[in-house]
Amino acid sequence: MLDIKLIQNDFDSVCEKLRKKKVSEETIEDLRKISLELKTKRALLEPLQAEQNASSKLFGVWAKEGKDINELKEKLSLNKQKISTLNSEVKEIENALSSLALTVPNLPDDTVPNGVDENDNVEIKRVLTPPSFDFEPKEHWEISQNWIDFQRGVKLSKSRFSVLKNEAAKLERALINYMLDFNTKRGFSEVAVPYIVNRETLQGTGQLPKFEDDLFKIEGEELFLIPTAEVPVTNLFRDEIISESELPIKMTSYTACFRKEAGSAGRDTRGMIRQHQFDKVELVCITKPQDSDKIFDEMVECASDLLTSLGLAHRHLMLCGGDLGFSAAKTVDLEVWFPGQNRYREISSISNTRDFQARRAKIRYKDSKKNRLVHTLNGSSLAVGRTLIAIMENYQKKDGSIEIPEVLKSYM
RNA sequence: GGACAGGUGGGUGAGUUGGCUGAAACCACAUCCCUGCUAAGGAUGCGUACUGGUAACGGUACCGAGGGUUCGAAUCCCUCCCUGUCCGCCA
Repeated sequence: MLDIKLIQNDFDSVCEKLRKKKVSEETIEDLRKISLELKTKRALLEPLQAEQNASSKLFGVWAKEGKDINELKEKLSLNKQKISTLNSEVKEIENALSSLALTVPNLPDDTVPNGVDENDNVEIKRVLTPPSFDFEPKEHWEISQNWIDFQRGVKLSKSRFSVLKNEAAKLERALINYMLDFNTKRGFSEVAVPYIVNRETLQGTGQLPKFEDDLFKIEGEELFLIPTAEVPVTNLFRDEIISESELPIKMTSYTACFRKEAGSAGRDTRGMIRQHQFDKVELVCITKPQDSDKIFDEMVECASDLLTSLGLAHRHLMLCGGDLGFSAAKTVDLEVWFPGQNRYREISSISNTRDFQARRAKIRYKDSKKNRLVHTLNGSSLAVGRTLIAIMENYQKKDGSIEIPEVLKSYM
């Protein structure tokens, strides 16, 4: 959620920044108008309440002293009516304000490049050179090793579900353990969290109220399957005031993730790139505002080094404003080389949301004087399924066999 | 799922014949004083959000959430959520 005061005081610069994210000026103007209206209404209401409080006290005193209270009572009853009317108006405006405010995305950092979609993202650097093959490398679904069973995944559930078998199932498990160990050595402590969460939790990180269609909902309950570990892990500290000495909090968590992929009809229907259920090892950090840039770099480095340790060529992309997610102020994507597809594909996305989620989720820390909003960051390190198929494609041999990367052998 | 008991500030925890309690006490924390060595003692301050004011200092709301009764509710009533204990069920 944006800081309403910022909208009131610095309207033009907020509009300017949100233009990068394709948000219209009218929306911000509405926000500003409603917030001002609320202020005015409250200014009307509060003196009445003050008077009511004072007179009610007097009422008690007079009654005790045996004075005549009939006139006072009449006055108070009348005032009560006025308060009640005004109060419901105020509540209405409050609701309008918060439901609008919750749908406005975060402001992009000044360093975020302009652009409309993924084509305008800016490549920062490449790490490792893609392998060369003396044969035509296959796509992962063409490598017949009896590793991935797409048909039976569909039979059990529906399209975009699959089953891992034999070495693949083992490799998936090895990757999860390897990634968690790798991240732990970098100072991220491991947490295991629920895969089913409530509305407040999803609102805290920004998935709700706007993106309910992307989530799997549990029928008959106000509960949802998590689309990423970012949701439960960040919300661990929702409605909490953290003491300054505990920061930064650096966590890593393995979870399954569930997404409806509602907006992705027809995209990546082949293979395991885009599934309704996938495994991911996530990094989440809670920091003081002044530390979040440094921690962001650490997270990018962690995920990138993890890929390097697996021998996977990849590149760093700075997302442009138009491709930035709802909650993110800045995002770096890591794309890994897929020889079969002959292109780089996203395997990790690291974002600094600054105080956007912290304001929604009321995550604060106590610095010696005041309570301040923290900064929250999240990033994949890494998407496990995509890492698995990246290994398949990059480590395939002419005879169709797949080599296991050196660092994983002890995990198999 | 059933029965009973509860949900108060960063924490523990008073306050339930409605008014003088936004909330005692203790702990934690901050500043200062004393003392001087692996510690202790004393003083003061200290809930959150919004809002008026240059400031001093005020106002409003908040005692799990939402409604209700009342001139007035942490205190009474209703609904929901959560926690504990016992029972039932079960990896």
